[in-house]
Amino acid sequence: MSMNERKLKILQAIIRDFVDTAEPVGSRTLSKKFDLGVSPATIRNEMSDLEDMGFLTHPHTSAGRVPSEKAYRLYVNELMNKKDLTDDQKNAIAHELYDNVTELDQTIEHAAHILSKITNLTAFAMTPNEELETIKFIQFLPVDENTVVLMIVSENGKVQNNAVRVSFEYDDEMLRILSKSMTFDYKGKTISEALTGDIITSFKSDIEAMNGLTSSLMPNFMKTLEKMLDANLYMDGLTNIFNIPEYNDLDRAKMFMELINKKEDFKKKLISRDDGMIITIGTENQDEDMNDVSLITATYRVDGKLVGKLGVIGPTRMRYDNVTSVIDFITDNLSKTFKLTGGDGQDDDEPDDKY
Amino acid sequence: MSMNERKLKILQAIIRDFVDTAEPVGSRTLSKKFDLGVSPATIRNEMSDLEDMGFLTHPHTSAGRVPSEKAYRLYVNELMNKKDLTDDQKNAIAHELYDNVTELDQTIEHAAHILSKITNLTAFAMTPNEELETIKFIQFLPVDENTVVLMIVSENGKVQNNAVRVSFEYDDEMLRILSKSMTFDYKGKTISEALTGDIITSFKSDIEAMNGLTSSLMPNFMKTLEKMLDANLYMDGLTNIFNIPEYNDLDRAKMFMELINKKEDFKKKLISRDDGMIITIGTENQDEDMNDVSLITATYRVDGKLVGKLGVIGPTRMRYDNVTSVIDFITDNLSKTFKLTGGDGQDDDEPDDKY
DNA sequence: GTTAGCACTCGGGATAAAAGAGTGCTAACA
DNA sequence: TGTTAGCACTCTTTTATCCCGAGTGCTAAC
Repeated sequence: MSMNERKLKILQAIIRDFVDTAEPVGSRTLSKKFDLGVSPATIRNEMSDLEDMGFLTHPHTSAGRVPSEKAYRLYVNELMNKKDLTDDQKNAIAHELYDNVTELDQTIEHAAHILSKITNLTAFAMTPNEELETIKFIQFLPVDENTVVLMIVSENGKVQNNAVRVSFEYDDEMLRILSKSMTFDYKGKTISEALTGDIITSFKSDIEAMNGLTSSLMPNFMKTLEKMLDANLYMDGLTNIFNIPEYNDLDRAKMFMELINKKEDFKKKLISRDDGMIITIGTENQDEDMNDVSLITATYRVDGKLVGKLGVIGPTRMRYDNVTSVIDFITDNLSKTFKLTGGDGQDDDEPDDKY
Repeated sequence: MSMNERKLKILQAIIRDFVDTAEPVGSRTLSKKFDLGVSPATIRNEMSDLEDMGFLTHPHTSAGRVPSEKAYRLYVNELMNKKDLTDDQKNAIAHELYDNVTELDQTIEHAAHILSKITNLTAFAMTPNEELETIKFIQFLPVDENTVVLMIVSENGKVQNNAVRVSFEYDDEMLRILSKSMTFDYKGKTISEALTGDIITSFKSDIEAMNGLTSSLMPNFMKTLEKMLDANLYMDGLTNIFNIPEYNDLDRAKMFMELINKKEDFKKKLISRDDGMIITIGTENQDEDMNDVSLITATYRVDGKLVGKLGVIGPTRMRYDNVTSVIDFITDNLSKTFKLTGGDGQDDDEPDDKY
């Protein structure tokens, strides 16, 4: 008993049918719906073999067959052919992606929206991880006698700020010195480097003179760096799960909702995934709470350097071919768009596929 | 047939029981659980009267009675007695509210978290509406030859910024002039005033000289003001609804999820509500999609001036007494905390109930 | 190796009966 | 006259039973 052309064809047909209908598929239905050139009995024999090989399972003796995770894996790796989107679809996506939008964050939010709309799944998109972003300058600005605004600007024009309460009596000159000295120290360093903190402080004597001030500012500086590092995660189509037969069960629907509503946890899961298009099916997911869903993530690039992620989460029974095609198109499109602009998305150059 | 003491007592008992059990309550159960001093038969007669008066309904002839919206309204207005929280509860709340937190936004987020945790409902909290916030200064900072960072700082130390792409060739001096002139024009104005835009520009000649620069900066200035105005809405306990028997029905659960996942719409609904503790029960809610939930909102004050909102959304069958007590405590606590600090929450003075 | 035929399996839907909770009415009681 | 016990009646919920249909697996013939 070994894999052959016919078995593959039958397996493919079973997966296609099951993905469409969510019903276990039997030999007779299969032979009627697909032109396989053999009788139901033959299909039955092959199905039995496929089951022995671990590609199919049986909810109960008198039911049809259901593809196993192993089958989906085979399908994703070998059987599925990604289809190119039609020009209409491409235009619609590009249009919605950039419609009335000038900022990266908003574009990413739109990406999640579109992706969920097209796939009817729960989609997400994350702004770039700024680990490799370099600091351009640091500035402290006076607000009132006990408030200072701390501002960090990155090479890409990303800004993060924080209003800091200080008890130390300061004057504008101190802030200017501090701004200058810290910019000198940190300019060109990545945010990660800045956070690890082994940066040698120059202008020591200047700084020490206002020790009280720096001691209240430094913790906030670190906090602001962390905020800068933090990626935004946008999700859309959270209630799509209710339309999926597998989740007609309240407990499962609840579990799913809890999973995707823990946004911080989910973000961590996404960040820890490898770059490129990654598909994890059911128990292939490390986390137990994702053992009955499939997660697809892909990366887009900003300036060919920083990476953001987007993708979908849904039942293992999903149209992997369609979904991956759409994700491919969107990530390509985003990467092209953010190639020239340095990350704020306010691009005067049209991306290749825009309109 | 008119309302009397005994009817009220019975109605109250019915509401208490139904809120606890979610089951229609019958005369016998009622007389067993509550010491009403009369027999089930008498209770039956009174219940029948209460039904005629519109306070009770009947799912079907042979079922117990269920309180109507009118009953809840009466309960909320007259029958319910807010209980003070125990000191333990108060401490627990205050502790969680300020634990390791220095920023207003985070405190507000914690407030939503706590509120949902205690009430087992979906809770939300919104940062203050900044309409009345006044501008302190405006600053443009150079990033590179075609990027300028625009920063607006409010009197309270709130900061909003935006990286703007400019095609006009500028130098640092221009930005300094522009910053100065705009600060002169806008300082002391509220954000709303700034947005309506009938502010007379001084330094006309200076500005006109760099028309190309200002024309690309002004739209972004407005956009940044709008961003500053926009309140953040935090929600927590979104999946609590699954634990509520009324929502053991997938369609209802889905409707609820859709309602609270449209965050922008929900924010608008919250903003449009009056100040103070507002309870709207079922069809008292204007929106049709909230006709079978109750919404409770309350306001907290920052500096006695700005107001933020928080509250819960859940089934009309909820423990109005407990929920309102907790909300009362949290809003009072927040208002006290933000009285002295000017809104960033980094307060050295302990609020009354802290720890 | 493929296919037709057939007995067998099992879940799901339909139907019926029984159980249970509660009402509403009547008549007796204080 | 208000209160209460008693009881028939109502209606949902639960349980049991049956039957149908889709599908399998095996056997024997092609």
